[in-house]
Amino acid sequence: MAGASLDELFSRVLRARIFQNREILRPDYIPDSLPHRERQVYKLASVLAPAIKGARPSNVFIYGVTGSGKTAVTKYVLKRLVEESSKLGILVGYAYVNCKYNDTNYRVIAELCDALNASIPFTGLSTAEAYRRFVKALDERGGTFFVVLDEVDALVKKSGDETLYKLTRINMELYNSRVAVIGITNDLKFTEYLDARVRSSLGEEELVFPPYNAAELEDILRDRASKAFYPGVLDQGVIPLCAALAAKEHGDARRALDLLRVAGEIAEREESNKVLEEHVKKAQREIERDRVVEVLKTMPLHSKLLIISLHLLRKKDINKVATGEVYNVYCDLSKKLGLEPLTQRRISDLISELDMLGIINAKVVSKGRYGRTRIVNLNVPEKNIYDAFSNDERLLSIL
DNA sequence: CGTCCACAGGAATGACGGGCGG
DNA sequence: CCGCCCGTCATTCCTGTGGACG
Repeated sequence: MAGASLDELFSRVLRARIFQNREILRPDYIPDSLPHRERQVYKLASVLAPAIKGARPSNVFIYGVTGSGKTAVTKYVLKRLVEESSKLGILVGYAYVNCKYNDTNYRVIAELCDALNASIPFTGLSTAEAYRRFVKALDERGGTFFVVLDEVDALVKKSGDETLYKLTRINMELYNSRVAVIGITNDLKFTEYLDARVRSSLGEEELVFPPYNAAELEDILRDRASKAFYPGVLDQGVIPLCAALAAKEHGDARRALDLLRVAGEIAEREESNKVLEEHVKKAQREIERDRVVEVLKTMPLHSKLLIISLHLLRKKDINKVATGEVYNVYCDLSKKLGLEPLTQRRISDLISELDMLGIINAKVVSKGRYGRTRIVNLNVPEKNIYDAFSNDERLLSIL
């Protein structure tokens, strides 16, 4: 019986001819061509090109909303540059650090050392010592080295611009090698946070990536889909729908590609031989759900309690709550679980964090002489909260 | 027009756990 | 192994503030 159903399963999988190569739709895939980014590719390449002569290129600052191709263009140009220079026997390398996940000075430097195969422990050293080792490793290696700091605004907002400052002056400490910094940010007002010296040296060259519009997203999707899917499996409305949905999300190409890929996966699961518009709609719900549940699951306990507090308030039809009210509910919950509540100051920070993650909306509002507070409301469907917390009995007991 | 609420959010400081050099 | 220094999380104390009310 089981054997028969497995046979059936395997033959179904074999018959399902949706994806030719789904890797092409993954967000970290670097395509051979970047439609509608020719100008940016050319500009960036011309700024970085001196590296193939062994000269130090200018530092570059790249602006653009998420999914506007900043990372793809940067990696693409660097990849080509490294290939070209190795043909010429010139040493060019780069380190790519996403500062959203490495948002302390120490972790950034640790990542940079990693890229040079000079690994350092993830804690225990002073930042100054970590930096010293990085400089040493660099100079022993020689050549030109690009430091790509993606989402660099996250680093500066959390930990200041000290590392950035050091990196822009690092060439004075190097004898055999050169460093150029490529800063990437989606925050257009970001430079306001920077020290003037850092601003001017990092901004030697600036590059702006406008968001894609729906038509451009369609081109990108068609380009990739032609290699990712078998011919004819996409219903004609699928690509325009993905493009339109992503265009609403400030023209996010990553979102568009995710939608297309997940829609394909859903079609495959449902054993459909075509990807239909309804699969795209399902994909959109699934992507959002997965993202939220994943974030909720990995949150620290007190942030979870905060979410549950907001959830309980919402159940009572109270959607827009001031910080003080949430805090009261949260304190009750903590005590019910026998936990010492965190202070309001700390909760204030947690609220900011959750806001940045998009789990809640928090907006500073002045209610005149009735004070100034943040109005918070929860952004997560009830079902997702249960999904995320269902493996913790303590949390379930208060839900 | 000044007051004053209810917090926001900065600064200083402490507790904790981890790696380092000796 | 020990004492030391570090990053991180959390607390304490603090100053700042938009705008309705009087």
